[in-house]
Amino acid sequence: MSVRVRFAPSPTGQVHIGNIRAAIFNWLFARHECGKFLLRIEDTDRERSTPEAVQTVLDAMNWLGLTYDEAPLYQSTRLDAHREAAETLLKAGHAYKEDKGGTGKGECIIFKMPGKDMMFKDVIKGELRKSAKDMSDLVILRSDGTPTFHLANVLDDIQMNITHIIRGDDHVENTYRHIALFQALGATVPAYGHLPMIINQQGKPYSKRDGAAFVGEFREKGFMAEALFNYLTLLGWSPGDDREKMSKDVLVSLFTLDRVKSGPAQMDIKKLTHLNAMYIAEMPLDQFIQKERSVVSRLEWGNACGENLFKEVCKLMQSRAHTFTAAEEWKYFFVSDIAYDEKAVKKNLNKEGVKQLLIKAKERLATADFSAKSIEDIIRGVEKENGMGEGKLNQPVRVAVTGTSIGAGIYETVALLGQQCVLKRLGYAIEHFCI
RNA sequence: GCGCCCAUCGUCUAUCGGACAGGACACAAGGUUUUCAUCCUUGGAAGCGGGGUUCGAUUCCCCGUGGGCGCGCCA
Repeated sequence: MSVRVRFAPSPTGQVHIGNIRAAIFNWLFARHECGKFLLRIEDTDRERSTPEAVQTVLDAMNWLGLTYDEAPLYQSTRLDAHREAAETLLKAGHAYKEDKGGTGKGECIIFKMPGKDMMFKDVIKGELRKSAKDMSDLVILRSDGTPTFHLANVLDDIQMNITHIIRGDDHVENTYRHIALFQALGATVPAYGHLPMIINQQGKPYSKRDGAAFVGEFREKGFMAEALFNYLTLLGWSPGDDREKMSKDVLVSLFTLDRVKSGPAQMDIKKLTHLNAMYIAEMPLDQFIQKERSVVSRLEWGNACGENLFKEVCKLMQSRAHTFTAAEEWKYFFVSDIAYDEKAVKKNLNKEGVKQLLIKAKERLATADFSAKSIEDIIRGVEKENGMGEGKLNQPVRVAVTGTSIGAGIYETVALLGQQCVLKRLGYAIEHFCI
């Protein structure tokens, strides 16, 4: 039978990075095996499972290109089937009713574990076993008539003809129960594979405290879907050689479950960022422009960016952008009111002799044609005439016209800023910062 | 506490018992005739400890230690 796997998120309004990684591994496995990747929305918690929360899941999947093959199954539509199954198990003697007391909620239906030692072969972790004494019976239908996770999950997997269940390591212990349920229900037991957890620097499950923990946050922080996808793939898996940056197609062709590790893996934002920078550097310019446009449009100065200038700035900055949020630093290209970095000013402008040179440069720039080439020539000339080392005037000019000591090539930057702007800023710097 | 699992540079990882344990991120130094970034060169950096098995162990086995996960009328 051909492979059928599923991603079964419970819509809570956010999609955790660990969950989406499970989705990615399932997707990769399905595509590699030419099988089906299905989606099941476990929306039985009516409080949290709002249409918006469901949409968040769909958006995250869509963003990452996690295409699914059949209409999603909404678990909430299966309530009757779940109840029926609980009754069936009860009649067949696989379950019993009991009031577990305590809070006195009434009778619930409890599944009887087989009472035998169990073993299953995990596709990732190998043979796993557990003795009968360590497995207790489990509630499958609450006293209020609603099914528990275990019942619903197993039943829906049967309904969907799932052949392989690839999920987080935190489900390993549930597997024995689920297998027993499959068997009691007379269904074929699927293959299981448990993915290592993603942990933080403290070795704890990766959470909000550790920076971005949800798919939406990575997106907002300027990460590319392709980079995040690629990076997540490397957490707990490798192709077996030194390849790291891989396209989806390559990933699909290389991905196998037997190469997945079983120990937890620590998230490394720096490495993700590095990968992201490579992806950004390679993307087509017009796509980059579009991305940056949307980043900048959220800023108060963002809509002041003219089409052409914005394009040129993107061209200049693409290779040095690590994330899309880099555009937030481009303000000085688009507004007249710029911020000055105090340290940079002190180091480059507030020094003996700089004033005369900037005055001279300003004079010549006033009559230049403002190509990068002639700007360079002018600055070179001023340096030379004053016995200054080649390039030594670059930083003072940069700080004077951009307010910061870092940026793209200074001649290109000056050219893009335009004559009027540059003369004005030079004048201001000479007045206010030079001695 | 009980059960299950895991264990290679700081981090992610490679290694089908056999060469100097390789790569990437990060870090450090230098270079790419302007900063930042890119790129290049170089460097430091690992088999948790103890027993076995073997001619030979990072690799196989056992014990210890460390870490993760689980032990709900949550999912």
